[in-house]
This record gives sequence, C-alpha cells and structure tokens, in this order.
Amino acid sequence: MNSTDWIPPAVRKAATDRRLRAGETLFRSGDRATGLYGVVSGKVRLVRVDRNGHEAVLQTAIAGETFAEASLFSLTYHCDAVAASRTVVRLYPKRTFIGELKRDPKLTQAFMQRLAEHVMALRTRLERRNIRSARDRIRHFLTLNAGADGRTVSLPGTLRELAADLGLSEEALYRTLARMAADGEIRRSGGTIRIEKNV
Amino acid sequence: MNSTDWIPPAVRKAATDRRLRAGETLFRSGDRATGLYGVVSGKVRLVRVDRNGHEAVLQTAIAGETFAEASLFSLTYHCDAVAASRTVVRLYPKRTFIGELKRDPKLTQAFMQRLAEHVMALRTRLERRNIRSARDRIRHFLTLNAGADGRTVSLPGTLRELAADLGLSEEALYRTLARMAADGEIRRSGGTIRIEKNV
DNA sequence: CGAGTGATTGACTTAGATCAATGACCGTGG
DNA sequence: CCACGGTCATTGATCTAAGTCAATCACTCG
Repeated sequence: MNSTDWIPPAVRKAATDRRLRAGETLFRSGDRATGLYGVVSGKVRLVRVDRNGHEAVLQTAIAGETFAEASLFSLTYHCDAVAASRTVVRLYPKRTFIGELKRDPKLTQAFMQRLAEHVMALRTRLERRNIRSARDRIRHFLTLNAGADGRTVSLPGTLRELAADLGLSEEALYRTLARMAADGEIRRSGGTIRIEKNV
Repeated sequence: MNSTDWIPPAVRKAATDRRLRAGETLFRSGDRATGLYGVVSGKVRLVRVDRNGHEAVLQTAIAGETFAEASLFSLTYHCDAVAASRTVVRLYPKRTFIGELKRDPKLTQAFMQRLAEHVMALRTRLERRNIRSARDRIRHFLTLNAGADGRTVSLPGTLRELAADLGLSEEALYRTLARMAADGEIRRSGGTIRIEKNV
C-alpha cells in the first residue's frame, strides 16, 4: 500500500534521482518546495529541530514510500529531510505532478488516499507521544507494529533511531527494553522483538 | 480558510444537524464512519483515550471548521469526538460526499487542500509534543498562535483545555504561566496572553 | 588496526506528574 | 434571591520516572 505504483507514467518520466550519503540533508525547512519524493533505496527521516537542537521525527520514509506530499500545497518545505543511511531518492517535480492531478482523476483519488493515510499515521504518532510512561509507549509501538502473527516486530532501524522516533532518550529505551525482557514481557533477538505476554 | 465554503450545495443539501450537550459524545473509535462533520456552533474535541484513561487531543474543531475528513477513507472512526460545550454539528454523509468528489474537481481540489493542511497542523502538534520543557512548549504554542501583531494570543478555551492540548498537566501549565508572568515574559488578562519578551 | 557508531549500564538530578486543599465564579432550582 | 453543586483556577508538598552525564564494550568500515 505504500509503493509508488500510484504514480502515473507521465509523472514518472519527469522524475530525477539523487544519491545521498548517510546523514546528508536533502532539503531544509524553508527551502523552496520542488516536489514530492519517493525513496528508491535507503531511508529518509523528516525532522523538525527546535532551538535546543532536539529533533522531532515527523516521519521515516523507507524504500518504496513517498514523502513531502504536503509540499505540493506549499511554497516551501516545513521540515528537514535527512538521509538515515546511504539513500537514493526520486524527485517528482511539483509542476508536473499538479498538472497531472488536474488531468487524472485516478491519481487524484490515490493521492487523497495517501494524504488521508498520512493524517491517520500522524494521529497515531501523536497518540503515542501522549503516553507518558516509557514502557507503555514502547508497548503501544510494539502492538501497532507487530507482524501478521501479532507478536513479532522487526525493528525498522537502529534502537537509537527508534528512541528518537518514540521521543525517548536512548538510555530510557535501552533500559526499558531490558526491563521488559527481564520481566519476560518481550524477547529480543537481533533486529526483532517478540511480544511474549500481553499486559 | 477554515470555513465550510468549499462544500458544494449538492453535499450541503444532504446534511443533517445534531445538537450536543457539553461533554456529550458524538462518536467513538470503532463506530461506523457515517461521514464528515462541520461545527455549526460550539466546539468538538477529537481524542484518543489510552487504557490509563489519559486523553490525547488530536484536534479541536471550533465553529466553521470541519473534522473527521479522513473518515471518508475508512469504514470506522479512529478516535472519539466529544462536544467541549453545547454544540451543533452538521453531518455531511459519506456517500453523497464521495459521489460528489467523483463529479466535482473543484471539490476534490479543496478537499485535498484540507487534508494537506491537516497534515501540516498535525506535524506542528507533533513538533510541539517533542519539546520537553513545559515553558518551551508553551512558548511554541504562543508564538504559533499569536495574532496579527505577533504578540497577542487569545486563548481558544479554558486553560484546562489548553493543558490537555499541550499535553501538560493543568498544574504544570498554571505554574509555568505564573512563572512566565512573574518573569515579565508574558502578561495575562482574561482570555488573552500578551508576549512581552521574546526569549 | 584505529576511528566512529551503536548498545549498554551506572550514578545523579530534576522537571513535571500526582495528590491535596482552597477560593472564585456561575448557573440553577427551591 | 440565595444557598448549593459544579467547574475552573491556583498553590503547596511530595514522588518518581525519565533526562543527563559518563564510562565501557562490541562491531564494522575504511
């Protein structure tokens, strides 16, 4: 559901790729919005940085996903996009895209769908941030990200990234995971967490 | 920009009003999504409640605004809608709306715009929640909600509501505001806060 | 092999949650 | 017309979970 199938050939043709090193910035808040991006390979984090240097992760886009959709409605970007690893992104130029939107109702439909999904995802994120307890926050993440069996969660990146994602300090995340494992609530192996007990 | 002008007559005709007492629930998470709502008068809070009973405020819709847009793309609602005061809401039925979307490109355009605004608003909210310090969180809110002069903020509701909105305990909000006022950073009078110093 | 990053654990501090009590205000029903 | 119940605003006292600083180890990538 997050693939870029919905992008029509006309827009595809106008796309250009760009290679990013890990940590490289694709755009910054305030830059002129040139279009919408898709991740070909790698991973991009959309963040806003406050004056204390704290990063708020708004979204993490992995291969096959798109980001900066809302930029079509704005002259500038409103957050920073940073490659989390070596990454290739594909730029779908704003002008072409908007032109095609006017012409292609299917695309419009698909695009609205994407925006609506975005709204829902952001709401879930917001809901999670409202949970004070680190443990409950992690539980929230785990249950909503479990695979088909409802108990296996494969971590999308490093724990460090996850910590930023959850809005916890690394240490709090490590410690809480350790405690949850000690209590038999979860079991860890490599990049995977299994939920052993539902609390 | 948040009025309901963009809703075409065809959809308007199918709308029905409903009167709500303060605190009354309009719909709950999991209820079948019947459509999108507009607030005629009063105020509606969209919240998600976690198992500890904590409420996460996802949106507060005041007179003239719409809410539950994303429900058009979903069979059920994903949050609770509760009237914050005596309120009249107008239901625009899903079926009619979707039918009209297919027919009316203008509506589609306007609706996409609304969704995009939603995404941006949610991102701002998320950004705010990422700020740890109560004082900085309040500052963030104040600067982004100042009127034309950039210094006057008229509070949308009670401080209690604001606290929930900011994700702070009431006490933390009261205390921090008191301290900010004592420091001469803000000045309060009735439902208005003036920013005296920018820090 | 050395530098950089991620993971982990310890020790300490603190901001904000929580519990509690009080006063102001407001609408309402007797 | 006023007493009463309710909500909002406010302040005090206390507690604790999470942030912060710091040190260590494992690993990987030039």
